[in-house]
Amino acid sequence: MSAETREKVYLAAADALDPAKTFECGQCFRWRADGDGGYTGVAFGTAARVWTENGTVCLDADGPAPWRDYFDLETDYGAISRDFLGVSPYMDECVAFGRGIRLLRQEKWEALCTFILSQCNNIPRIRGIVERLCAAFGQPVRFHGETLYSFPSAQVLAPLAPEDLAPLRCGYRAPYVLDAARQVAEGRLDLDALSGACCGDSLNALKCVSGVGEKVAGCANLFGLGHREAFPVDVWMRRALKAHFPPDFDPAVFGENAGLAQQYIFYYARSGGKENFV
DNA sequence: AAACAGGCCTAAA
DNA sequence: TTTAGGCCTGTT
Repeated sequence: MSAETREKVYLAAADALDPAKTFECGQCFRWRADGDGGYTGVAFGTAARVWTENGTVCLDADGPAPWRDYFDLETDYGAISRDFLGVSPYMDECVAFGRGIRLLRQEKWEALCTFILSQCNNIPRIRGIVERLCAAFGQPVRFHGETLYSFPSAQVLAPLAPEDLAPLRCGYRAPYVLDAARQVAEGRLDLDALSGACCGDSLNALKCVSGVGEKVAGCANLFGLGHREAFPVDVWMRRALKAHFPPDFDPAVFGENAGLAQQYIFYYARSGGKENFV
């Protein structure tokens, strides 16, 4: 990519966007720390680096892409978070701990596909599988002297057979990914339309994909389709809810941005330590 | 060695 | 409607 199309942009004040928390809170799998306090990744087929300097977060991208939307910078997280306070002392801790997280508006197909691969897996292995998927079937993107890869489209994956995915070592999830790719490529699963539909309808449509249940559909809804009221519950969330919320607790009390509350709870449960669950 | 990992599927009560 | 067992692969 030529220097002419490269853009370095100011993203946000450092207290509004914490790259480390945002990229490592569990919502995405492709951004990696580069050792200099920055993160490098690919979205929209475009490579970028994000770092903090002098109290601001900057982005150096390989070309134009909707980065402000990607980082959800038009949303007032402070205002939303205030609505979560007072639910319980534990919830206050979650909000404080997660301050700086922004829910990325990831590409729809990537979100669906990566969370299919995430099931019953740990994060390092998920990241490995996703990187092998991109290296094998994505487009190469040169960036600062190294070769990165875009996320492969559903159209590229749809014609493949499970054996073609063997190098990924994703096990029994291979046919799940291919079913999803085919449904999307053939237009039977219209992710753009589902993004505009109501959360529940979208959830039910996603669950028609083999290997997509309540949790994976919830993650696709929240992280890819922009359904911010989605509240996916995995084992960590189940533990946190059981330990710190009433048995009949209804996440709907968190309102139309319940998904952010979910992320705060999840991130605190995972990073806050096992001592939360003794 | 055996259990477990950020689920889901199928079969069977 | 809920429950048990199995599933690829990798790590502890």
